[in-house]
Amino acid sequence: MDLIEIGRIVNERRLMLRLRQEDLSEMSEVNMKTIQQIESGKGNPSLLTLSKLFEILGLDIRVVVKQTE
Amino acid sequence: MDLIEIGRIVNERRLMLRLRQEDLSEMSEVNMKTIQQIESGKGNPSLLTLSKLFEILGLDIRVVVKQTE
DNA sequence: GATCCATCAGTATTATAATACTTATTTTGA
DNA sequence: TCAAAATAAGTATTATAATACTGATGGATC
Repeated sequence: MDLIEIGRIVNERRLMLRLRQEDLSEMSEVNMKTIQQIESGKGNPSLLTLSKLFEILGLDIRVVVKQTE
Repeated sequence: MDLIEIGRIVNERRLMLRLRQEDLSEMSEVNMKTIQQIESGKGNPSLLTLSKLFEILGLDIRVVVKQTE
């Protein structure tokens, strides 16, 4: 799970909910440019920023022990 | 999954691997104070910082659709 | 091809995470 | 209980995420 994949998930989930980046920005109180950077895999968000987005997107973070080492 | 819980997981996993904070700091190249703040739930790490730690700790991040809406 | 709409990109500023260093404090073992 | 080891905490500095603002780009519809 890297930054690229997380960006892709945020993008997919936002579209699934029929939200514009601007909508998500207002609802989550995260700047639109920050959202763009995350979605494009160019961002390195803090957990707080990510959880603001996830709250609106109905997503959650799980920490798991890595398989297949 | 909030900052407190992630901190607890990092702490538990580090101890399970018999690592001192200093060891984890050197291996992950994350500052020891940063680790302390994360473990005590007072930090707000970036995904990059977290993934450096998770790499050493053998942990991974999963994004899941939230249940109980 | 003009207009509207959504996304993307540049730049400057602000907020804050991360670091380096030092000094407590707590924990542990002899 | 003393000393050493490990963790925590204070302060200052640096790096960078997040924001605000502006302008550009791409696509669709008329």
